[in-house]
Amino acid sequence: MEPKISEKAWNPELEKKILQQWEEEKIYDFTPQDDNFTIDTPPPYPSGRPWHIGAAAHYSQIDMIARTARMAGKNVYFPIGIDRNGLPVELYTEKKHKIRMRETERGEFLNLCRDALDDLEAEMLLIMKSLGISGDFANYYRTDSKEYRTLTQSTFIELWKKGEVYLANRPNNYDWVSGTTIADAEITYEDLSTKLVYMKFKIKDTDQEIVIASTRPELLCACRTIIVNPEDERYSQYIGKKIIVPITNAEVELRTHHSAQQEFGSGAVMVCSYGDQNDVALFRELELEEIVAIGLDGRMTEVAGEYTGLKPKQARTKIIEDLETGGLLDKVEDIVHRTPVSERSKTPIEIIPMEEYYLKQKGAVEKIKKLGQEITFHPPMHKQILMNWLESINIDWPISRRRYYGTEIPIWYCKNCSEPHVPEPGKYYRPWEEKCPISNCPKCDSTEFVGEERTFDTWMDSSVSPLFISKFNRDDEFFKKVYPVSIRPQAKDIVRTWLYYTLLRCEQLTGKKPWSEAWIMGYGLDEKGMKMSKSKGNAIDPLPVIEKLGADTFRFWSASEINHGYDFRCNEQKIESTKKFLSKLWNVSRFLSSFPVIESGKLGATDKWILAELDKLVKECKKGYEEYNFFIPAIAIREFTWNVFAAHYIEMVKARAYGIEFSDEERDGAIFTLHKTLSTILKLLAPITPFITEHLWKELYSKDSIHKEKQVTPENIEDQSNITKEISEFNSKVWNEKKSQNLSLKDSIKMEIPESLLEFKKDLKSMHNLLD
RNA sequence: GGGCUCAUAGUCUAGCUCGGUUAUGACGUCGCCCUUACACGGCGAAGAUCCAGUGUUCAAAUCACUGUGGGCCCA
Repeated sequence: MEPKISEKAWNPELEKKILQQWEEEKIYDFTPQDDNFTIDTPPPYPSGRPWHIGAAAHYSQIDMIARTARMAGKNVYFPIGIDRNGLPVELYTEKKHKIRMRETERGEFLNLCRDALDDLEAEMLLIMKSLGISGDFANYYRTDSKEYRTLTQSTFIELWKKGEVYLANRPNNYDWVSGTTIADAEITYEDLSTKLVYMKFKIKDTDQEIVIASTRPELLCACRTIIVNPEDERYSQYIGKKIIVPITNAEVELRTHHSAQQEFGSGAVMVCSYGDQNDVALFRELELEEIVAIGLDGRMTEVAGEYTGLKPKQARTKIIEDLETGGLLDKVEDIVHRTPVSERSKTPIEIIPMEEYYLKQKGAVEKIKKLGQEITFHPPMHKQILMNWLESINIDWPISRRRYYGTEIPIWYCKNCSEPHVPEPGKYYRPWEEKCPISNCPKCDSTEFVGEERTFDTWMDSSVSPLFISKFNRDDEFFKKVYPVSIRPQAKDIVRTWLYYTLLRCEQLTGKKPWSEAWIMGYGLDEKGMKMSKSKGNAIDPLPVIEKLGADTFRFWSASEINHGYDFRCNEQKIESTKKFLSKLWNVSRFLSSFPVIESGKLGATDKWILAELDKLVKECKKGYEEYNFFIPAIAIREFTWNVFAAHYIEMVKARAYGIEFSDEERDGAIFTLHKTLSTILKLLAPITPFITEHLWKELYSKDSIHKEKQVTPENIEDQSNITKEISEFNSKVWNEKKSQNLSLKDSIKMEIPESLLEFKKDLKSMHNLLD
């Protein structure tokens, strides 16, 4: 009998044809019904090649969620978005065109960014499609579109009107060379040599003194407290005492804090506003009032007394001299210090307070905790990340950024009285280039306005994704059907940002939770277990891998290697070896394609046994799919298909299926069971490897797509796994015996069949050519 | 400094919730074999003091405590 499938292996080239078919047949189209399964898909940021292999794995798995839900009979809405706001594209554009953002006309710069994004986006969509993502590509959205930015601005305006937004000063990173604030993401650390200055501080009303070491003596005038480690016995007698700061003669209190390291310097630390990020944290935690020692011009302010107007470095030199003259200097050491520097100018950053907009969040913490409790996390352990974060929130959310490529903050200020004016929601505003929508200031009647130039933190945009996809404020009927959406899949490292901010914003705007389930994935690590990143240079580009091996191989690797929720290592060789399983599946199918598909047959003991094992597999897969943990079905299916079905069952019934020395009825029992088992395997595997299962399904079982099928449900057949063990032990015994006698596998041999396997005697005899 | 998390053969991984098996499977390695689905295959072999220590127990990879090392997040 010639097999219907003739090729000896799965050819990944077929994936392209299948993709085309799916597109033509529109099998993943969505029409809203009363009950929908909506995925709050993370919009990827098109950051250019190489794309992150961990991200490719992540999106493959999100697609498995969609396919699992579809096969469970749900009406799946799987929107696709592209995140296009923020810093990366600005840096990319500056590099690409060798320009500086602030030295380029804003409109022109934005156009360059947009063009860059368009190119990167096209490539990204192509990769996503070729991965087999069954999303709604025809209606993909962009976070920098007019509609999206209108939503971001409208939600801001609503919150502004509710009094949830305010202006405040907070410390910011400042780069003197490029003259701008910079984001934490733009800071790198370099080991720079500097002087560690040991200064003498007097204890008030005594003649005792303590020595304090600092690399920033010029900030003495901004010193607010001295800290020592609570376990440091050298200072225990001084706790709570007043200390006189040298030069300024200000009085500060000595207190304990665990962040003071006994081994560094003298063990006592002066806390100034702001030497480094640690100072910022301490000021916040100890609720100290800041002293601004360095101004926006990069020079010492008037609080520095005689050092006013000097640059910090000059002030440092002079102050060391003065300390020495005054006998207040103990010693100076040359040290190497890990210093935060601007990624681009390579100069040390300063931390200075600047005025920014804040969104209130401290008061919402309890409500968000409650919402968090109502949401099911997959895996449950990652709920803790959110809860820990909520515990540690102690400031409101700074939402303004001094950047260009983002959603503009919709505010105009009266030129005369500075009163801010926020326009009506529902439109997209660009205050930096547009006229104020009102003609007269309601407060002072002036007719001149200045537009706000700042943009929002990009999380202001991303945090309303569930509202955008459910057409909040755009289509009430649609919104009612779709919101709250069903599931938020996302990576572990942005629970504190994306997940939390979404909860906060959606609660503030709708009073409801945005989704009922959150699905959290770990990150992709390199072969040595380090997080992959472009800057480390250890990122693997998924595209060549997918092109070479096919999306299904990649997807099966992702499912079988990534235990859900845990970090995973990426190894090209491992991905490649996954292909073997698809080959196995292909060849099993090829073998079965020589037999007709029949509806029934007389089942023998062997057939009943494999169907019991198959039912066990269905149960196991169901368990995994219900948790959206694809590791469970992937491992179970591979194990069953390869080591039970192919290795033992097929070998046992081969002769029977060919009808050699068996009745037609017995033969049909085998053929029926073979097909029933394979078709079940294909359906179970369809969410994980949609291409090969689609191809084999159509070759063997149906003209219609496997992705329109309902998932198989367990029949609760009694477990027979003890028999599996005995069969495989017996088969091994025969194979070993033949080997030791130097016999070929087809040679006959005399072996005793154990009593427990007598039911299988006829099949075993024909399999091994056993003599009576 | 705080938090989360992990630790099982050269590599990856199951088992740990609820203690008792010869510690699972895969990749890789080695040996034999073209047996009419598959050499991208089959069969077999070697390879692990289950991170360390202490405790509980008749019995610990599994439970408890302490420590060490890695990773990530936050500061």
